[in-house]
Amino acid sequence: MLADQVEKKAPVRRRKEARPQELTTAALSLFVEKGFAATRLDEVAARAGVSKGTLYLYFDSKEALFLAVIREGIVPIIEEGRKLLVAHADDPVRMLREYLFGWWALFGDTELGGVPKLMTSEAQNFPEVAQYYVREVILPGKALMREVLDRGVAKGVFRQTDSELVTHILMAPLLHLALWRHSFAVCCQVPDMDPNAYLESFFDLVLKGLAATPEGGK
Amino acid sequence: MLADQVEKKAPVRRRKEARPQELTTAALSLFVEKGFAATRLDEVAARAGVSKGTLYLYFDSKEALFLAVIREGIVPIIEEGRKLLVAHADDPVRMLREYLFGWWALFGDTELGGVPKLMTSEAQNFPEVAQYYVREVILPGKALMREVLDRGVAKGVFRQTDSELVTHILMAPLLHLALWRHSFAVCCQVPDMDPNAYLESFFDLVLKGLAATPEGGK
DNA sequence: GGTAAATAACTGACTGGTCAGTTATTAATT
DNA sequence: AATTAATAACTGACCAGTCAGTTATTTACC
Repeated sequence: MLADQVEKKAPVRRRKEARPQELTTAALSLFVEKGFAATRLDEVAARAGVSKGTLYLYFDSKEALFLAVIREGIVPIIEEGRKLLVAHADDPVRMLREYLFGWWALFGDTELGGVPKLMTSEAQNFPEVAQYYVREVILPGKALMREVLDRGVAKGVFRQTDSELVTHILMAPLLHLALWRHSFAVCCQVPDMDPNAYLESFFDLVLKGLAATPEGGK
Repeated sequence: MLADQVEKKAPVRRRKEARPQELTTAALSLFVEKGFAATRLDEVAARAGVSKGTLYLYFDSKEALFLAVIREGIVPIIEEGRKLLVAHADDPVRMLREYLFGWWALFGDTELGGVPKLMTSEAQNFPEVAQYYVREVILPGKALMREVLDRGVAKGVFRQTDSELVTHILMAPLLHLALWRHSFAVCCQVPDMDPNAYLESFFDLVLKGLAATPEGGK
């Protein structure tokens, strides 16, 4: 007769523990790709292999999912970055280099690299998520950069600058690289830019720009 | 006997010529503020003082309105910027300074300053608009920056660099300033950043970073 | 100059489709 | 059998785009 042992469709797996991360992972890539507003929750659920109803078992609303994407995805990275940096605490130039290239390797060159675009786009529409992001991601990231600068000044390697402004300025080319890759680079046939060469040029420029004047000393 | 000279309600003004610009102006500020997807055409029309039906007399679709916003708003600025720069063609340092501060005054510190955020957010959803933007705005803007750099190298004021990469890097802090102002600065109580001081710091950093080595000469 | 016909600008109610969020039901697990 | 996970059909609000009808302005004619 009909082969009963052949399953018509895959049995529904129940995995309460794994679901939230599966859903935030799916949501992250869709949010980054299409923007928050243009992403449908049906699609997020489908990509995670469940139905939309299931999504609502784990998240109260689309905005709650958004917040979870940021929280689960990024916040852990910050701590990881800090650990990498303190390994070179004695050498500010090396530290700066590690910051730039580590940021790219650990964050920019990842699925997470789309988050700056996402957050910039939606900050005004979702102030609470934006505030969380500023508090948990932007401010710690800037504080870390500031530490690099201060350490360099203390060692007489970098000249004195307004570190509040300079941290902002130094983050900009990193963010720009990530934004570019997730916007114009995708849809326009632009002469592609090698991230490594970009970062080398940037590092070179900044190093000379920050260098303590050789003759003047500290 | 009733006072005829008193108009009960404002008569509908019919101004075929002025409408498109009224509509693109209204659309620009709403797109920048809320994003393209979250902006309703009813609202755009209302802000321009007409009904939605009228909007469709002038633009075929929401996307066509988007394209018009970019075209009418930005493209004229580019030419204006170029004119300002050639006035200092003999002095590359001055030229660089004018580029940075002119960019801010003419573009960043304007309603148009929200366009980079808008375009970055929507580039993937509207590739045709993005391509237009790259062709008419980004590439000319970069070419202009490149001219500044090349002139500086020719005069022995700047050292030789990979100008393709460096133009990108130098645009980043400008764009970052504009993006910041239209995203996190609005919704999070962040310690506000003085654009002028930011640009001065940036100019100072770049100038030292690009300077031809004093002893080595050109 | 006054009136009527023609045209151009504008309106707002309507439609069809979309999608966040809900719920009644089914399936798996204990 | 009871409980929990998951589903799929459903609802209602929303909104881009349409169009039949209205109002202002111009043109034609007396």
